[in-house]
Amino acid sequence: MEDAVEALARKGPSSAEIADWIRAQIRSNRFVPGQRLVEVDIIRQTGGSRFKVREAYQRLAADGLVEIEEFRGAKVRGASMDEVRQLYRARAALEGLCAADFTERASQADREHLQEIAAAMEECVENERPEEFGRLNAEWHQLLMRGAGNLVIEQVVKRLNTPVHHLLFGTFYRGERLREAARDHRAILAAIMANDPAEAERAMREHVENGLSFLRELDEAVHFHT
Amino acid sequence: MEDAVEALARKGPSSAEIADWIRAQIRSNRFVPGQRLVEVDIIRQTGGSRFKVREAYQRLAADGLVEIEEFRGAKVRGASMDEVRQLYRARAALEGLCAADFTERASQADREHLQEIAAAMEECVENERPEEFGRLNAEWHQLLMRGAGNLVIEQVVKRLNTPVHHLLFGTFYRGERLREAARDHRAILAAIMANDPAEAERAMREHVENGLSFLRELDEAVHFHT
DNA sequence: GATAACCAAATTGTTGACAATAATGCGGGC
DNA sequence: GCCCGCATTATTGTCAACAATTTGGTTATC
Repeated sequence: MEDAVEALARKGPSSAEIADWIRAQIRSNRFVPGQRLVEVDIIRQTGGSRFKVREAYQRLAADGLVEIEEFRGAKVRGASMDEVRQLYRARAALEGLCAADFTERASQADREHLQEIAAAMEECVENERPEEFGRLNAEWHQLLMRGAGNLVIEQVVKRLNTPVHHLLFGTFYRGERLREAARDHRAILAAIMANDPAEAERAMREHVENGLSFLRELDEAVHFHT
Repeated sequence: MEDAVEALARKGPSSAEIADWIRAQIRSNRFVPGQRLVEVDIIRQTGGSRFKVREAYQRLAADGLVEIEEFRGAKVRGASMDEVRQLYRARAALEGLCAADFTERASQADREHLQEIAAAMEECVENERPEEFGRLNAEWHQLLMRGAGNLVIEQVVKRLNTPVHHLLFGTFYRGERLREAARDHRAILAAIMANDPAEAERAMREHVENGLSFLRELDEAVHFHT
């Protein structure tokens, strides 16, 4: 929000800023799958020109977040459960590899930092603070990919996550799931500290697969797919 | 080229067609890394309007193929050797997983098709037809990902490959490299037919890593990075 | 001869108006 | 009462003109 206000103050948001704004709306569930993004509305709400809004649409379309149809504009794309499965499978492979690479390549500072964040997350479990847990979790996974020396994977994973981000924030991190995730993290961390790349990879894959299983259970309760 | 002509006949190319045209230029090395994409030139060569050209730029920028700078337009982005390494590492993880999933999930028809393409590639090695080998190779890898039931990975890999595509077409598939690649494919195929997902994954990873090693050797001869 | 200020050309950013198409509401006929 | 066709409205697609900025060269000055 800060960025948007600041941008408005100086001249008007750039197409990238508009795209980010729309992303934020989707994440916070204010734009739901299937909803049409009417250009005039976006212009009113962001203060950007029509040209910039349409540039933003193109970027979002390339990211797979919206669909553009001729003469029908852009609408928010929803992910089916099968797509979520494919997506988590990809994440498992990529983050698994990063866990292995981290074990072999990461600096001592990164290793310690990883431990610190994990410790903070354990506290969140005890004190029942799911929103902070979610924030730290994102930071933890990011540090792992960066420490593995692979920015490309980091960006790919970021993109992969966007379509299901709102699910995570809404219902993912609460109750028993926190404890499970923390347990998984302990296993991954132990393998890394023991300099066992293969085991780190295996544990990370299991961790991501567990996340998918949890989403599946959620899906059976509430049907969020379009 | 057919598409472009056809499009011109009816009205003018869409932004997606312009983007594809630029992609083709980059792949065929007619546009090289660092080169500026002047809007007027693109308009002249494609027949598209300025608006569509700029929409195309946004898509390409989201794909990481071009960089857009304020008041300086779009220019072709080049990949450093380290980025190529990260990229191949990601491919190794993703395609490795697909090899395992293919082993467990693919239909009998897909398995047979995979064998057919591999056989055709072997012939290309014998008869020294590198360009057809390259085409079949792309088809082979694509079939493997699709048969694994993962379109998401297929699209991610397609995007990952684009920045180094022109390298592959220019110098990659020739001479000894063809024989190596064919040998790798045999190993992967054998594991799949033996219903050994773990070995299929391992062999596929090795195959991709071999590709990276070959690119490294190439890099030491000619410095293509910007 | 080198350097800095400046001007002109080239290029991109922005806006508004107009055309083409889809969505909507209305009225008539059955 | 319901459905089909038509007109109206809303929305997107396209383009051309204008503004802002960079770039390259030129000239004056030291």
